Amino acid sequence: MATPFRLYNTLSRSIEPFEPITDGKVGLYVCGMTVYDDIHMGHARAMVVFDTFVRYLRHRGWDVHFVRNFTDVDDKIIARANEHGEDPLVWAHRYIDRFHEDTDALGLLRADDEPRVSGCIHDIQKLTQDLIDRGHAYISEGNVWFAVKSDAEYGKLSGQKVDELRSADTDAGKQNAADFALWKSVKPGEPSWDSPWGPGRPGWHIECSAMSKKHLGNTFDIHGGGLDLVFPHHENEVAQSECGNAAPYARYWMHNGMLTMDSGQKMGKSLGNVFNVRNALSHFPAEALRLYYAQGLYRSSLPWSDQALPDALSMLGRLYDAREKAEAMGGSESAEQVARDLGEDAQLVLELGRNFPERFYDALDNDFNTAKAMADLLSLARAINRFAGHKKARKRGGPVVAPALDAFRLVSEAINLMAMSTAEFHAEVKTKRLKALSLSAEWVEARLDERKAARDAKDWQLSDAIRGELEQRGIMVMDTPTGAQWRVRLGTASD
RNA sequence: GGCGCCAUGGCCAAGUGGUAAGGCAGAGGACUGCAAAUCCUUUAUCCCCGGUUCGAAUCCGGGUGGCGCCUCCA
Repeated sequence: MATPFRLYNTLSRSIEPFEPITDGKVGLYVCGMTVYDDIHMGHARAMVVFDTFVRYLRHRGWDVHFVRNFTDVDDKIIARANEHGEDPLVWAHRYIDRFHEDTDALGLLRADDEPRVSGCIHDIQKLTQDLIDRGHAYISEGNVWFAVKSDAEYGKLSGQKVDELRSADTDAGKQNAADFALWKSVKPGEPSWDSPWGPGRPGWHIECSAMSKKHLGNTFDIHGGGLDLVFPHHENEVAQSECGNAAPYARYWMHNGMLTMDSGQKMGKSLGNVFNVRNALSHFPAEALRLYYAQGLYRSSLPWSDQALPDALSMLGRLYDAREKAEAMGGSESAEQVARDLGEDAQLVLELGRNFPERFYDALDNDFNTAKAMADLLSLARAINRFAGHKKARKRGGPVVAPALDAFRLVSEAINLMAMSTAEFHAEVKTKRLKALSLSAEWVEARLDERKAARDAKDWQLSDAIRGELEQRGIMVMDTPTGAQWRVRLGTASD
């Protein structure tokens, strides 16, 4: 059954209890991508945050209707396509396909509806006409403008006042510099559709108002998107929808923070500091990316650096290693019996495991605090590792770590992390990290065979030299009772 | 100029009234042929000033600094 949760609402600038319009249901609209290039780590944050959020709500019993749009008609798409002598819609749709390739590889769910501007022209025109009819929009030279001054509530989301804005563009035909286009008359080389106001194409903001209305109705529960969209995009959406529909728009506004560079500035194409998801995924498992995002609060800025993914991967490795140790433990006594016999480390892992669900739900129900949830999971991993150091843990510890293993399953089901088998995880890491280091598994194995021969001859000098060479190349060698194991170093610098 | 967010140990970071989670890095120790991994120990009174309170990192006021938005932006 759906349980209550609390959410920061940009409208009130405070955390509020979530109250659905319809019991047990959540209508969620998230602003998607303008598709003219591959997505970068900053875009991926928004996608991962809302994917994780949707998964969690569903895990908690909510019936979520998740809508995320594609902007496939836009100035930048047109400019980029024209540069390459291609049709703008063809160009955009190729990048929608690439978006799906990337987000599928990231392990993200598809939205329930993924409307495109080009498929919603009729809905956009209908809303535009409603705005004209209600006196909130005017026609000028084939353009239709939203009249900001006609909306007394304009600015309520962002706190902006129309007269205090830095002088915007003074397009001929606009009554107020802050008025924005609902419909733009056609220009040469641009896609266009017929309309009551002449051929043209939609303005940027109207699409989201029209698409959310189409799939979720006039009033719906949660509207999401990047923090950089609050003004003007979301402000304008509120104005259009509430004026055009004469009904409230989204009840909760949920904004994710930006990825920032060393300078504190956000990752963005104009700054030339973007890192593509495609690159990241060729060298790191998708879960490492998702853990990187989950480490922080969704609405805070998150620092990006070359070390971000190596760090996240080594953290992920710690979690998988701990889980593997727990899985290897046997025994069939009662947990209480084992905990009594094996001491406080056993008590601790039992207790943390049993408490985990409550702590996990508390963290995520309180404005989706994944950072807290991840910290608790790491604490549990440490408790497992500590307990695993006991001689009798492997033979008798199973009952004591069972709740911890349940905790890992819970995380996997609720937010899709720790969702692989240990073998799958290590296989993926090996493949991707070897590729990043330009090494082959065969080469590593051959070196290890040589080292084994040296070790058998107790030629420690040669043995260590071989290991040293491997380490220099980023391969860690671990001597165990059953022979040497190897792994690609997780925490190495960028590639 | 306007609007908004933020300021916690070397770095990242959770914490929203009762004396500071977690990660990375560093130092010491256990383990190891030596290592790696792992574990243990170790590093903070929370930007500054004032106020409220028995008590504040947490609330209020002022200051300083950073960032986002006001043009496209996840």
